[in-house]
Amino acid sequence: MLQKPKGTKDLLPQESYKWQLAEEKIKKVLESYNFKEIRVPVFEHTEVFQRGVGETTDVVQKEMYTFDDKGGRSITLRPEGTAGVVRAYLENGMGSMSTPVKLWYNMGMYRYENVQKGRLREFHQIGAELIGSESYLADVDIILMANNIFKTLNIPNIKLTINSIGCPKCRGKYQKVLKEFIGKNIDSYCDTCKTRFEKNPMRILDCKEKKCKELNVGAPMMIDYLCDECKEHFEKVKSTLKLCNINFEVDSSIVRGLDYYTKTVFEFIDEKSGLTVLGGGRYDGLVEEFGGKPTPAIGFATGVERLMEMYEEYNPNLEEKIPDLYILSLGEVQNKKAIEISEALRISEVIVEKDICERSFNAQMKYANKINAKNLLVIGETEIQTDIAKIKNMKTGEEKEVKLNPNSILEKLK
RNA sequence: GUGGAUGUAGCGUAGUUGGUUAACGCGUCAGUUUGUGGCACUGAAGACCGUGGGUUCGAGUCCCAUCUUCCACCCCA
Repeated sequence: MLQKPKGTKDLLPQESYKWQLAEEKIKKVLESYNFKEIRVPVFEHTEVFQRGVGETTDVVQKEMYTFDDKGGRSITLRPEGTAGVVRAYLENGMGSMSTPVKLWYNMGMYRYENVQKGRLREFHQIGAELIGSESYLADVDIILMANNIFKTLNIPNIKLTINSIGCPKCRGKYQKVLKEFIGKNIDSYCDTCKTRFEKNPMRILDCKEKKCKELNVGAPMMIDYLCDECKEHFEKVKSTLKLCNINFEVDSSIVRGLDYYTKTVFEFIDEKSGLTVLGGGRYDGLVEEFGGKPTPAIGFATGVERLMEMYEEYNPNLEEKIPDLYILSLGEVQNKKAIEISEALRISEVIVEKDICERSFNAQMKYANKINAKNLLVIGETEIQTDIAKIKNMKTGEEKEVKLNPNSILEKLK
């Protein structure tokens, strides 16, 4: 038996309609902030992610699906959305659009990770990128928009945590202090941390190794070394969120696993599972890193699979679309009439089912019942002769007479 | 990458200390029922027991390997 690759999932009809409902709601939230959808390639040149996400990150170091194509180019399946979107922003000259540029996406992502619940190798993220505003107001808007996703999906028990990891200016100063602190015991740290020490010492604070954690106690915190500008920015974000009645916690340990982040970073965490359902932050240096002019930006991404798990839990009575009409017909002439009528009704966006198995009267009745058809129309010899038929409401059993033509039927279906 | 558990029709399960033809429920299809469904009854189809080796006269059952799924570490969305 052929099997799907590890860490992938088939989304079956009994599941996909729920996704559609949630995606439609989320889309409405994003559109209400006038974000526009963007779709970018599933694969990019490997460099896009190496430079965008960062060489020292776990995502780049050990989780990317990278291969050489037949032309000898190094290609990588996108492990996240922001790098590709920023690449597209630059490549298509979107910098000349009216600022800020507001984009959203819903795309599959690929990471070679160990599989667990809420952690797949192919998973989906809905994300938003706001490019071109350095104001704290952009941070607030992005967080409010993210928050509205949980509201519109009726998902409770979500904790918002925020932090500021500063800009290159204050980070440089901080890293010096941090390296002094860590440098004293660098020999006792784990091997990964030793390699992080030169390239990205801040990630050492993120290490979950027991011995590293112990050594990290009392380490200087970024938040205490923010430059005046970053500090003011962060204060304004916090006070404005309070003004908007958004509950949050400052968690100075949030570093985020992707190197491009600056200043404000945030996570929405499901309190039940402890999983991060939505994460984001500012990335003021990324556009420039990709060869554009210095452009501030902020965004977030939410894991659709994780979101859906909660959406289904808190919205147990989601309804699937059911057929408006089943046309029961027996005999060749009648079957042809059924085709004529069903085709006409379908153009009017009526969901119509009819017999396509040449089943018996009874079998067709049972089928109509099983698929939950709202109404039933029987076309037999009598109906063809008199040109009059009955529409039966399957729920109430009530029957109405109709002329055997699409308009008359459409009228009665309303 | 490390450690632990798991795998029997589409789904959920049973299968005794190894012993004939692998059982049940749901679902599917057909019939009872050529003119109105849900219920009921009858019947049918559907599994080389995850895969590959091994032990044995004999393996769903024991051993090894491998894969999958789940859990923890790690990482993240």
